Amino acid sequence: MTAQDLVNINCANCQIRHRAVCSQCDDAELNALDKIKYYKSFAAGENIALMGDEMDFLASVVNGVATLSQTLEDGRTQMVGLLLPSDFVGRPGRKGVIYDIQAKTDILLCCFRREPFEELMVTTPHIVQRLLQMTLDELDAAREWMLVLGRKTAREKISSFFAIMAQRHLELGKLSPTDAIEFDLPLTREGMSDFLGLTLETVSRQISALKKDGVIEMVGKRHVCVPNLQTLLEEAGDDSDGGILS
Amino acid sequence: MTAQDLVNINCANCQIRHRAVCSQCDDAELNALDKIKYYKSFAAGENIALMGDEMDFLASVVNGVATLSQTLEDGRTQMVGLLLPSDFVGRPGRKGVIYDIQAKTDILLCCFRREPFEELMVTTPHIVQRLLQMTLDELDAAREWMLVLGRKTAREKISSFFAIMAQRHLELGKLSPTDAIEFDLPLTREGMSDFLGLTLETVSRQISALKKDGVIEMVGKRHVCVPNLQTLLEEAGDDSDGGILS
DNA sequence: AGATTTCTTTGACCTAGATCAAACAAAGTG
DNA sequence: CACTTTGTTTGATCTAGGTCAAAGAAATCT
Repeated sequence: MTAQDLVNINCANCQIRHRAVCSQCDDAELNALDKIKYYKSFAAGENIALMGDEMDFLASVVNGVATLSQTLEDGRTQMVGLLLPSDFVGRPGRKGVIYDIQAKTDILLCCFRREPFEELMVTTPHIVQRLLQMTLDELDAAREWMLVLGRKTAREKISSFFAIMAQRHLELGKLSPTDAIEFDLPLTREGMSDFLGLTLETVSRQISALKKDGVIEMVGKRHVCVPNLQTLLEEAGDDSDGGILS
Repeated sequence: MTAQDLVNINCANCQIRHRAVCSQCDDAELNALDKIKYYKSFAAGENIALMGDEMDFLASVVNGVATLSQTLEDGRTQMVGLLLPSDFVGRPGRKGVIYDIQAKTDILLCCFRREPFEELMVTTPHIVQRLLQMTLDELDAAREWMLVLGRKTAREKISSFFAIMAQRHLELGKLSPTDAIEFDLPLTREGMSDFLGLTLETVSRQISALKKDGVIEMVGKRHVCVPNLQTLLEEAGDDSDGGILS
């Protein structure tokens, strides 16, 4: 993301225009949003906000990946959200941040100043309506994840995570579900362990096992190839149409 | 809940009026809601809806307790929501039910016919705004629960559950946080195990242990007394102000 | 009241995943 | 290029919580 790239961004050619919080807005509403927005980028590993901070903006993820996580006093941490492009960051009506929000890759946010955004929410039903839809989707995703955390085995957890990544990738690209799917993991082994409620050693071992069993192929440490999505979904335990992650 | 009780219910004397989806509505809006609503009760153990069903109403829990849960093919089940009085049931914009919804006690719902309710959502910002707040609260609660499921020990899980019950009870009654708190468990040991991602044997053992250590006292199998909330919160691992359950 | 069903407790044992440890690989850094 | 630093893999061992089993308690039914 160079300075030149930043200049070239606008709502008309925005990649997330049709999925983000602004997706139901008409031109006038988009214009109002445009007046209160600014772009801000964070480097991989940088904290966007920490628990207890006050955040004076709300935002859409334009590109890149960030995570929400919670940590107990003794250091045990659990990731509770994975923010991908078009996802919304921050809670309207509450400045205080109650999760750690960290960029996992370089990330670009389309930020809205909090005060005027919250005023727009009162006057612009399209924004509240879209935000409600998105929040309901996130709630479904969180509940799907509760099943993974509470009841699935380590192998099923890893498979579920890969399945979600694969399906996310399917949605964006225009592949048929029968093709092999390839994508890069946005998280390290430790990141995945925090997401899945496992240790990083168990994550590593289960990835090795899935690789040995031909469920996945790895190119380097981060690039995954799923030759058969159906097989992966069966390993994940949800025979149905798989995880609904935001 | 007798027939006579049902007759005596109306918005003016409704117990959940100030917390439910209608809490921000003015008289006119309340009137519009009143036209499309009806009361419906379910007996303890009865299914309100099952995964795959179509639900043609949305509702508020007036009193009683219900649960949302998901089940894998082999029978492992995970509870993903606990519906208490004032909580909202059903998803606007989607008829298809994706969780099993079961009454755990006798329960009374204030039901809104889906079609007209969804129309009201378009014309009545107060409803959408309140629904958004409630959904954001539920999302926070779900994320808090992800930490419990992913990273806490069995003892901490049980303590967390009791802490949430105790705090729910504190909110409704007008006790000071230093008093002993008493309440009835709305779930069986198996219900708690489904909520916490444990087996019912482990739930039973940990309750016995907490009892032996004086963290809680039990009167019968269902009535719990917490002599010192602070102690319980420390056992739960969240030193802070504890769980945020819906 | 006796009988059946449902729920709970406790014990004995086992295993999936955690913990501890070491080696390796890749990516920056001076 | 040698040297940290960061991330990954694999092995050896341990343990929290699961599984299997049986006996009590309560509640519901006849």
